[in-house]
Amino acid sequence: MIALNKEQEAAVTAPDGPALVLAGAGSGKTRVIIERLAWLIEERGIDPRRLLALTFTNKAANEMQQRVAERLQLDRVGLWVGTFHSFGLYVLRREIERLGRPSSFTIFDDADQMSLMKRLIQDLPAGLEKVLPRDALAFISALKQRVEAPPPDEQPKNESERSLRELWSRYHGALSRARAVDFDDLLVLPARLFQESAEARQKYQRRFQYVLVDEYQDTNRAQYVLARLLSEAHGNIFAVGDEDQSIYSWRGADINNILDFANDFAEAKVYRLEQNYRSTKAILDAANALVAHNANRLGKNLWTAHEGGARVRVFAAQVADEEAQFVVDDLRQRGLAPEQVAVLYRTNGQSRLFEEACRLQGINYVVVGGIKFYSRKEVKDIVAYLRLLVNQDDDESLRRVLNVPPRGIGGVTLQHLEQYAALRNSALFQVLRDVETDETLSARARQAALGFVRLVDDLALKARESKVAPLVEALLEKIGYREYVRQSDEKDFRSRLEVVEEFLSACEQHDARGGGPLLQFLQDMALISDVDSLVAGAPAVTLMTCHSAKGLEYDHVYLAGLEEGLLPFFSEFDDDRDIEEERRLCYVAMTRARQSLTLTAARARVLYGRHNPARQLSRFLQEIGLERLEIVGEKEPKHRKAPPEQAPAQPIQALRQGTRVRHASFGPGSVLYTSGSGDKLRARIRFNTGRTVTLMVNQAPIEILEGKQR
DNA sequence: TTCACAAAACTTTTT
DNA sequence: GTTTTGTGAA
Repeated sequence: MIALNKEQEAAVTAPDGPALVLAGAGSGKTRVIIERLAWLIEERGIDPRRLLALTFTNKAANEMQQRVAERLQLDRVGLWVGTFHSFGLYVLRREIERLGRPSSFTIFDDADQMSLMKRLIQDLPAGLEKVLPRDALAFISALKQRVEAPPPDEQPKNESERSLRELWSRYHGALSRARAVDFDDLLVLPARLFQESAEARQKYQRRFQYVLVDEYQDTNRAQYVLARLLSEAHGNIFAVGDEDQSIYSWRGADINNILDFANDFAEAKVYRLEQNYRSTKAILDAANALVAHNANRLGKNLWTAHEGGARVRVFAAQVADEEAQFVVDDLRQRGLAPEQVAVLYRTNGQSRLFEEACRLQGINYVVVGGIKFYSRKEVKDIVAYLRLLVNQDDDESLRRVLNVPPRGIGGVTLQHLEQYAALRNSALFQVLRDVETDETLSARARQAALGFVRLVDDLALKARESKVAPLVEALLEKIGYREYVRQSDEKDFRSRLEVVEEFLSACEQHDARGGGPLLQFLQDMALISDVDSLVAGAPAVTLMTCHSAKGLEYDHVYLAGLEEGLLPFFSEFDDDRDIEEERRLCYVAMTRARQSLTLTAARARVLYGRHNPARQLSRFLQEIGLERLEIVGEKEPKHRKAPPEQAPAQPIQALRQGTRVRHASFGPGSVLYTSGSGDKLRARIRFNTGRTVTLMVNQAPIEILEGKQR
């Protein structure tokens, strides 16, 4: 085992009080946390149960727990390692009644939130604008992650804000009636609890005398408040992170948490880990050169003792299929072991072409993420039944399964029931119970409803004494679920049945582990994600998004889709994409590579069913610097420059990124990017007024301002 | 009520 | 390109 370097050693043995470890990519960050925990236990004699380590993924948490145990040569260490969300759940399970909420509750995932929100928007009284469900949820989530609520006294600025405010209160009303919390609540409610109840706060402050936070650059306000309050009494907060790897601002992560740490926690010690143990110099130089273009960073000088290494390669394909083919051909030609190869891309949709290419060439592959196991229809159906068993106020789940498999309770009957529920302000299931006496419903519907109530009651009874797996088996049996799956999808039913069996085996594992009653099974399951189940070392190429790749490393990395619009990502719908975050994301992806890194792009690809010719190579290639890149393949990438011999037929087509233009009514502006060609050439232009508009170049009244290119 | 089909809408990253 | 929503017939 290699000894710790000086900086690592200093961080590991940092004295009590706040400490920030700025850990560059591949600088042994996880190792420092492990050693710190071991050091506290062994050298400082701290009871492991007084230590709390918070991570962002279950995978990171499990790995940490395991490595600490190995390091101390113990089976069980007894320290608390988990994600922020699982910690929040742990606290809420014990303390939620202090907030005046019922002790058993359901966790709504994003699909639940979405269907609830859609319905709330439909039910909005006339006169209130029908906003998009996605926007409404984003509004609510953004506020909650900052531990805020809409200011009560302020008048809404416009129509849609009136709707959003109304939806805020209806949404929370619905959650509370359903005895449910959402993901954000798992952070916000504990934060509020610690703010409001000194007793609760002190209890956890005493329990956890040392708080360690991994990936600190990705904390949002709520997570910051939690960490802050927990460490307030003793000041022992040990935060590890890298501002250059902050890639979750869209989820509320606030890079300022790490940028301001030293001011924020008085007398904080700051340690910098700048030696990279992962990548070759060639790879590191390229990544450093890229991220150096960011202004919003603390800055660091990442270096490596691995001199040399092959230059980073670039391949620009004519079309996206060719890009995928190149990658798979190339990794085969080089004779790379599949398990040491990762193909990274910006969007999940890009995986398809690589999957096809792998299948064609007979290369094993695993796709991480994408359509998640837990969001498969079959799993969601079964889970909805189970949730209904423990919480009959959960209308979302009831709605999902009321007529699955079809039992004769269709839309008309459901509407009828909903009216009653609204009238009595009670849960749907209660209405269903009283259906016997409801003369206005058809006999058939009444019979069906009665049967459903009986089914749920029977199973709920069984749920109390039975373990999870036999309960699920009984459920499947009673509702004839396997038969339903078999009949509903002729060509795909085998894989769907496999999903059902896989879910059953997950239940069995829970039981075997002594995982506790149904309620706990459901709550734990709500926090599991798919990267967690990624098995390292399987003989297969790994395909995943750049986001999923964070924290992982591979000998050989292919980073695909280095095109304007894809990496950096932007679309015609959003103007203000944070280019620095895109750059950080590209940096994260590049620094996953140990020995070789290959960047690829396509000059044409089909996006959302639309053919997309003449795509431009990513500006990031130029920022890395062409001298650090080796261009492979015969087609030489020309960066955002029209070939001189191909003089544009119409001068207007000389438009390209950065071109200054003047619009008859919008005034001066500059081109962000173009798409399409010929008559259909479109340009996204940001005008000096701040407005950003997409225009048909040949129709819009614009002129090029000569000699003013940026 | 259910099923089949056509039209329309929607496209990032995820605990 | 996929998924959701709407329509009409049985």
